[in-house]
Amino acid sequence: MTTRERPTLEAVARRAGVSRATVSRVVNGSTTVAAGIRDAVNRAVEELGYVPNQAARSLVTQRTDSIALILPETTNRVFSDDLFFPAIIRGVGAELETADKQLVLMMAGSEAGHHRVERYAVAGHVDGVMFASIHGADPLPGALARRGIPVICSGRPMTAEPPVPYVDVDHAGGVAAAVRHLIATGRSRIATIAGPPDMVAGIERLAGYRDALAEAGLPTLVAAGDFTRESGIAAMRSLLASDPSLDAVFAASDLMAHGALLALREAGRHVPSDVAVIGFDDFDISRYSDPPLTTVRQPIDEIGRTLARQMLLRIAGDTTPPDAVVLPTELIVRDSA
Amino acid sequence: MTTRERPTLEAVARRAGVSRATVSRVVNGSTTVAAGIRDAVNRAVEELGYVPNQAARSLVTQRTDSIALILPETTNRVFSDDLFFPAIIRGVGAELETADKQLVLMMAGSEAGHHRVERYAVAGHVDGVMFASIHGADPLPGALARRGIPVICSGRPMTAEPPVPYVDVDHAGGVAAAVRHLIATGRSRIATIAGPPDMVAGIERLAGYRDALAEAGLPTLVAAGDFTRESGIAAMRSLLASDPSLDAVFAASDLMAHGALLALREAGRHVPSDVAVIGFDDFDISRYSDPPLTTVRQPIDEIGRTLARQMLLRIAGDTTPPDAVVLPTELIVRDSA
DNA sequence: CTTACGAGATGAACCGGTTAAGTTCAGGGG
DNA sequence: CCCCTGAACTTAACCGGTTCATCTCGTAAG
Repeated sequence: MTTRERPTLEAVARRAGVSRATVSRVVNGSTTVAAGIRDAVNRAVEELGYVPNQAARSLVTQRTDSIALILPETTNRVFSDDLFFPAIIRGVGAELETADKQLVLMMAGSEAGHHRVERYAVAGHVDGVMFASIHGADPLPGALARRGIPVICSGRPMTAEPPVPYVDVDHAGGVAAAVRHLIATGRSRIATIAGPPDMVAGIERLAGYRDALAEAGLPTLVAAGDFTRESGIAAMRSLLASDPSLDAVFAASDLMAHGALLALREAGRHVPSDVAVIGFDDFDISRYSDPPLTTVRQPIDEIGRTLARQMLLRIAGDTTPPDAVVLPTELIVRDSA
Repeated sequence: MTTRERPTLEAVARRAGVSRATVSRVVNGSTTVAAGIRDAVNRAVEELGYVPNQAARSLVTQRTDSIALILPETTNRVFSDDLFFPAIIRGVGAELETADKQLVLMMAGSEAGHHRVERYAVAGHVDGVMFASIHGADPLPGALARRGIPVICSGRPMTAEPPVPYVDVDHAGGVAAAVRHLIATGRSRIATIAGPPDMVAGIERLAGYRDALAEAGLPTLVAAGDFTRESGIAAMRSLLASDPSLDAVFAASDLMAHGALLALREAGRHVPSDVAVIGFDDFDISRYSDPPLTTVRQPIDEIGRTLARQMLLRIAGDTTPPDAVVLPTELIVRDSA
């Protein structure tokens, strides 16, 4: 049963009565092979169940046809309740599948994890490395790029030393639309629950909020969160404590917005009549929360697809693709604001 | 910048003034190397930024130190809203990380996908293959096992031709606990929203429901679902239509249970006073739904960890590990029942 | 003083493919 | 009839490591 000895190119060649080189050319679909020989080789391949050894092939071609996606969080945090990473993976996976490339997933939360990823990539295990969201000024993308490894990030990297290409969404535009919607519907004491200050998504959404309110001459009120539901609950409580008269809140993630809904209900405030709430992401939860959440939709799938497409271009080495792709966001109005 | 030419063993050897063989032994931590030489080699490695080429190494060692996790769904369905796969990935990832193995994620939804996975594994790209949930009588695990590739499944495979080792949870026990809880709290018209009939999780949870009710001499009422929230909504509506007097429902997943909550509210039924609801999974959503959901907790993280541990044992080839590991489930009582 | 021994380093044979250069041979032009 | 050409195949040199059989040399035993 355990067919441990895989047939090698040599075995196929012997069986078909030709040389290794010829078999190789047949297997790789070369044109200059006589039909008779080609058929004989293919028959031998079939009969022996031959599959080329990937290590041997990579050794000479210098390609592995697989691409890494780095989740720069600790393993435990990545998939807690957040649907961002799953959606990115889905988009990336779909796109790579059509290109017949393999997706290698790596968690690089710890310091050791960073090292592992670097060694792995430099060891030539993958043809390129994609980063799904970056914390702070992570040196890893730049380090890999300097090593000559194709790299692309989801979210603009905060370090610009070697410029690393990236895919991002129009955070500011989305937030501005949300805040303008709140103002247009008569809200004037508009608070925000911000994301982590070490992530571009957190920074830019907060900046967008500040800009939009400054433009309208309205005061700001900020509470800190980390994109999780728990942090949304806590932040909403603290906002209510510091300004009981607030009439709207923009949360930088749907999970935090959902937390805000829970905290508001707990405080006896009605949404949207007392307080309007807007989130960011357009996760499924926003459709099914009570009330359904008005939110800024970002096309996470499309981020993943774009990430993969840009990477494939880079690996093909054909052109010099754009260094940045920014996807649009869209305000989805439901009942909460 | 693009340091395209990676240093090779040869280069390190030359620089340190020793032979390739010696460098290899130092790099792999051999004992029989004089301290002086070892230091010299290490210095050379450091200075050149040498990292062993993985393809070359795999070619001779026949190991790749990476392990595949197959998600046997189409890419689009895998990460829609379901937190099962993310949790599995998290568990597997954590365990493999400590063993310094790499996780290779593959989606094998299509027929072509199946083929890709098989070729990939047989090509020696990975040391073993783990399956995260199986649909129907998927022949792939058996096929790989027959090829001599270590294989393990999450969820008992429905095909038993070559027996494939697996990790699963005690579906029947969990469901029985849920149904008994309903009966003990005075419910007598207990319906169920079942999972897909081509998955063991769907089959066994339904069987558990039937057995528990038969034991109590109570009638059954079954609606079909596919684990998604949408299907839960539809199933709940149809249950209410066929028996308006039902007073409890067990849903085979938390998402379907959540859907049931929405449909019940829509129908003006109060939970739990009119109808009790119990789910299965203990996703985050069950804590935050309205009302919070009583549910059967399955330790998904632990499934992932166990999957990885069993795989590592098998790869190490030390012992012959058990062919099946069944993890316990636990009834978590909240407000919905 | 010779011999045996073993720790430590080396040379070379792989691993299983790819591909540049070389060989063979049939057919066409001069 | 000879030479040239190009199609089709083979030979052999890599790719970059690992590992086993050898070799070297200092030291302890006889």
